[in-house]
Amino acid sequence: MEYLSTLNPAQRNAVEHTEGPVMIIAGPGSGKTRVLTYRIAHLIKNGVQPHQILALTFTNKAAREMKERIKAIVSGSEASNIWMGTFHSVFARILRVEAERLGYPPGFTIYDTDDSKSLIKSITQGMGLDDKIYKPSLVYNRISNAKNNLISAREYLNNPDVTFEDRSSGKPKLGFIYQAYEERCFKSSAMDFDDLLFKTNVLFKNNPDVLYKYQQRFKFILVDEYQDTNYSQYLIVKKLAAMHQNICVVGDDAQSIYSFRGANIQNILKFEKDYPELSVFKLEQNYRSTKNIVEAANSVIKYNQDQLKKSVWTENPDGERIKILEASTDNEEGQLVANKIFELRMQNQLGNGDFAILYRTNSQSRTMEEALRKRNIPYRIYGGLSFYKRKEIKDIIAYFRLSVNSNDEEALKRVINYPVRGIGKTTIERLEVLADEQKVTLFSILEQCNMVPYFNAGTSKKLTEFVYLIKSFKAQMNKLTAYDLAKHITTSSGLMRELETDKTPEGISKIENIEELLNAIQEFTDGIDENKEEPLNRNLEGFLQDVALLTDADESDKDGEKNKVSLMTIHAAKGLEFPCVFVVGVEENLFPSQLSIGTKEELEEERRLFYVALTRAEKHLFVSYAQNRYRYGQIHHAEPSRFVDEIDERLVDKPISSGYNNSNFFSGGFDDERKQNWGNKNSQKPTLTPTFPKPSLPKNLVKMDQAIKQINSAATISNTDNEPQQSLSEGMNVEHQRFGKGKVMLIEGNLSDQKATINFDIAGTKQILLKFAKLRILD
DNA sequence: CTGTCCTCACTTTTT
DNA sequence: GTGAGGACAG
Repeated sequence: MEYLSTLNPAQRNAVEHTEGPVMIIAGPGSGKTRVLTYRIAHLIKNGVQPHQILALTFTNKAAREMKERIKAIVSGSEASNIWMGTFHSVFARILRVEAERLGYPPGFTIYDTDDSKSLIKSITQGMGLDDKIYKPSLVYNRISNAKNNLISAREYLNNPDVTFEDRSSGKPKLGFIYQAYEERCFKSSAMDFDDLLFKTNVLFKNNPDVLYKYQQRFKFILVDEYQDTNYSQYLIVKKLAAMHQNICVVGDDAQSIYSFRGANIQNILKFEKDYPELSVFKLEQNYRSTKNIVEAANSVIKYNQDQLKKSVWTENPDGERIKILEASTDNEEGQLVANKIFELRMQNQLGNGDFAILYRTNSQSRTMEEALRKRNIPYRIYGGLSFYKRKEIKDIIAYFRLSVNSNDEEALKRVINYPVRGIGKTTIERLEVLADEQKVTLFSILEQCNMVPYFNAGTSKKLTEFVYLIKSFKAQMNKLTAYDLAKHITTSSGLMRELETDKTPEGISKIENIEELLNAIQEFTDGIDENKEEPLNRNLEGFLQDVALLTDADESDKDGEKNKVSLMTIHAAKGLEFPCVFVVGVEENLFPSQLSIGTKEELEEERRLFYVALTRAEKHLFVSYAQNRYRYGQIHHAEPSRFVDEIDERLVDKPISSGYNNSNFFSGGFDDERKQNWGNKNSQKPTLTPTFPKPSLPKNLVKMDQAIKQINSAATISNTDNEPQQSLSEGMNVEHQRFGKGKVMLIEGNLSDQKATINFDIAGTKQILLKFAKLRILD
């Protein structure tokens, strides 16, 4: 058991205490994943069969990583027999096996959020409701909320509290929309994300024999990030663990930041109530951050009342104090951050990949990006459109879905006229009416459309052709491999031809994305992907079952992405760590968000979010704010966040501002007001006021300062972007985000339509529209 | 049916 | 300021 010797006493106890209910409270950087993986490995080493272990995570990434790490200790085949995956994927798997019990086919479709919203929209329209009042996203949230709390549509309608709430908010029809939504999903043989958990609960409730089967199977259950579970997940876990009581939950209440998605922090705070025999282990030693960072985070989180007692500490050196950056505007904040990165990279021999910029809202990325671009610092934004959410991918997958499950209405509506086959809105509406009248699916109306006198010969022919197309795909489902069929569908659906006509960079990139998808399918077909347990069926249906629950395409590991500054929301940063972290936009009404200061609970969640942000840093931590910020196109005055003041002042270095705040950067009427606020702020907040004379800036900094001033004034006067491509000329060497290095051969067109022909080393000659291309000039 | 202009709304989002 | 979706004209 040599693997145990690398653990500290608390970690080791948590690993070795395998029987009975266990709660592991794991502070940030305390080796949580290590404990979880070792615990599972330990179980297997002690004779537990891997298939008796159920390990639930929230993300595919977490499951993947854990599996990898377990493989390093036990054998690969053992590791792959563990029931390890996200809540959604594990229960989707079970639901497919037990689908019959719920009246669903095993090949049911999983609707993503877009499908759900589009279905809701079609329902509200059908009911003649105003979709300004019944906004799809609002309705979706409401339904999601109900499902996460295990309230069915029927119960929703019968619940006086809920219906009263809806009536007083002017949306009395919500319950009926929910009901229709439920029916339409069922008719389409589809489940949404929440259904995967909701219906698992229904399955277990209505089928005690099924529950019993899984209770017996899963002798050991582990749940990661338990603080983020919702009621639906809580109940599934509780039911499954009821027989053996070998339930181990791991989490950190201080990092619960997903209540808006239904996560209930009380699940972890009140865990002991369900299991009086509970053993609690606290992992309090932090291996990630310097003492100053750990203590700064502690000093902030202690303002929260609702929390489990623990004290995070570290043996790491003190390190630097936390630095506060004060900027007069959001743009300047970006420049300050970019300069700091530039400076630290030199001084501390850090690479770009060692830096992260964390913000509260996605919209804050823009100013950061601009500043980084100006300084030629490569960066990567996390959390953009994920691969499987891109239109071209969704389109082709809709064809796959429809071929597997022809009841899938959302897929049908997506592709029936894409590529264009002359089946217009009117026709589709008529089809929907017919389907509704006859209480059958859209597809079955299509199948009989040539017999029905509702459509003229032309339309009828088009519809029939479409049906034959899909049916021909269906017929080959079990004859061709996933890859062969996918390739066949992309061409014979006409989708590929459609995309090939588009010669713009976006069009090219779309084709590349389709090719990437086909590669993924090929890998699936060949069984290269080791993460897949028993390759049940390697046909397209099998692939589709996997893909619905994937959100990222693992992009982070690819092509040199590693040496870039990471930009992301704090939510997206959870679980990550970086040597140097900038938490930006730490201002009242932004962080904490204006929308989250209404209640104590909301504010505490914001504070936990700030705690998460601070604890991402290993060595260097910067907190920045701007005194003025553009929001919705208008400049707004901003106060530093209360959270800044909550950091123990002994751990903080006074604000570093750019030193030219008093220049006439602003020449508007509100100059006075701003100065006044400044004065006030300083007198109110002594912690932020320099207590000793400001040291003069080092020489190189002074220069840099002047440089920013120039950039700044240039930007203010002309207000045009200093985009590198403006100075692009023929013969230059450039680097493109996707195509790599190349030489500019020709520039043509003017202004916004300027086009360049670039000869790329690897990708060959491409025509690129400069307004879209992210080109970096190399010389 | 498609393209263009205009209006509107706008935290966070593991699945 | 920005992007998405709706209205309306061609």
